[in-house]
Amino acid sequence: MRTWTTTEVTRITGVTSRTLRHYDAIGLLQPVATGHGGLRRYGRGELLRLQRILLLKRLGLRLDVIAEIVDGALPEVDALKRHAEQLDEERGRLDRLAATVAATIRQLEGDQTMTPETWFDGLDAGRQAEYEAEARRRWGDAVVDAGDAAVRAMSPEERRAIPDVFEGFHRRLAELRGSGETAASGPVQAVVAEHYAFIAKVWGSTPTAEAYRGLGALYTDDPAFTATYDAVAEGLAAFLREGMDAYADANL
Amino acid sequence: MRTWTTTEVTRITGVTSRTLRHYDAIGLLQPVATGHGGLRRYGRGELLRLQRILLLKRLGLRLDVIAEIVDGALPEVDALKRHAEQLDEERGRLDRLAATVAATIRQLEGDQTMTPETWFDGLDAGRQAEYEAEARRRWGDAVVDAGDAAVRAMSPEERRAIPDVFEGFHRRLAELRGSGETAASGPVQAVVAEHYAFIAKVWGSTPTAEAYRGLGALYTDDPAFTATYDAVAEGLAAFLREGMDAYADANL
DNA sequence: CTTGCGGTTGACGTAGCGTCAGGCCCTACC
DNA sequence: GGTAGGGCCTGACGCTACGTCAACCGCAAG
Repeated sequence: MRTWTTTEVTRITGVTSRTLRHYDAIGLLQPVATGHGGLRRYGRGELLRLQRILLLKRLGLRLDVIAEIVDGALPEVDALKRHAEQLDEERGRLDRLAATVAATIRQLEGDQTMTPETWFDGLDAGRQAEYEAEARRRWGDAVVDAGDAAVRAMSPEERRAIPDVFEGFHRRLAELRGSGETAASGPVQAVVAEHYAFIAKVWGSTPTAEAYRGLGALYTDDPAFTATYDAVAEGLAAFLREGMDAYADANL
Repeated sequence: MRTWTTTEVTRITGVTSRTLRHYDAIGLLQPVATGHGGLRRYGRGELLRLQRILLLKRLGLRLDVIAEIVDGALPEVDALKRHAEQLDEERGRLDRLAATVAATIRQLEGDQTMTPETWFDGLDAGRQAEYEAEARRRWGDAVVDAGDAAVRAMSPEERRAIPDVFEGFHRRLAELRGSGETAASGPVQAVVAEHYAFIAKVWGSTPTAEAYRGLGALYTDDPAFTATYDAVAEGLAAFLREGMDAYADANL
């Protein structure tokens, strides 16, 4: 029976000799014999096995899975079906990723009317895009779209001032907390009332008690927000949430 | 200024301490100071930098690119646009892959009417699915669809016999070649004539000289085919092609 | 005898950490 | 004063599928 050397196999199949030696090392494809000086020689069966291996590799399967298949330990159809599922998952992931990246680019390019960036003020642009989906889950499309429209209706100057307004809230709340005020105290509740009014403005509608509480919960529950607030002042997220809860209890 | 320990940062941001040490090691995020016993301490600026890093990481950027961005060496928008392109490429790749895998599964499950598997007899099922696109490029949709219809119109027994017919051609050609016949010699041309007729049958139409020559060229030019034929007999692909060219010259 | 080709066996590098193993420092408890 | 425990540290290996040297060997041609 005719055999082929490494170089011949590389010319025939297009794989490198390094790959052949790798497959030998991991036991995926062993030469039919190794002669004088360790030279590998492959037979017809090995060529055919290599064909199958390369086919499955081009389908994106991992080498250990391929080994199971060509050794007959795993039915090919089953493996491919599982692989197809994984591919679908990966496609979905990439789709979502691409959408988020596109939204981030739009925001960075200053198209401020595209998404209601004020919803998650305190987070940088890209993060806001990411959280728009979260917002739609939490409060529904109608609320988010209304907020979008409301911000869009503002003048450019008003829009640009939004982050500063939030920053003002945060600063004042941090000061009050530093001077010993509780979240339910009068001065703090006054700031929270302003906060509520401003949220209503950028949302385009007055949040229900539940929605407002949900926003507060987001501040403390999501590490991204907590971190942002904690960078301003330690424990500010929890403090603000407490104030929002108290405000909702008393006024909504 | 307040600083945070490793554990605090992990609680705030959700990253593991191992990740923080890794970022330190590669210079992506260094602690503001390392005190008694090498303990890392992070300041407000580091927290904010980490926020940006994590955001960009969730967008799928690589750490070295992220480093360039947060260090100001690379404009964020530019990097994201390039990243978006890469994502698109990757999505296209995955889409094609998923389609090929799906086609392979269909063939393995015995739905032989789905694709004209005889077009690339000698290649295994998955490979045929892969080459259908190549066939449509080479010969056009009409030809491929006609072949599909022709095979579909055969009886199941006829269909199952197709690979054996090709195998017979290959065996006889290898024998003739082994006994010294040239590709243009009478006995070889007789087999090629049968080959042509059989191709015409599975194609559903008589191939033009150009199409038949193209098929022969595919046998020798594509390493996948060459390998398959060479596994039957060395140089068989070139021999068959030569015979097909001679046949086209003389008869088409 | 030298050169060159074709092949060999290590061994490191890749991305981004997870996961031990082993050790140090500080605090609380007995 | 000894010890247990918690929190943190520094290596170092593992994962995927090879690419890419480096060093070496056998055989044939010049």
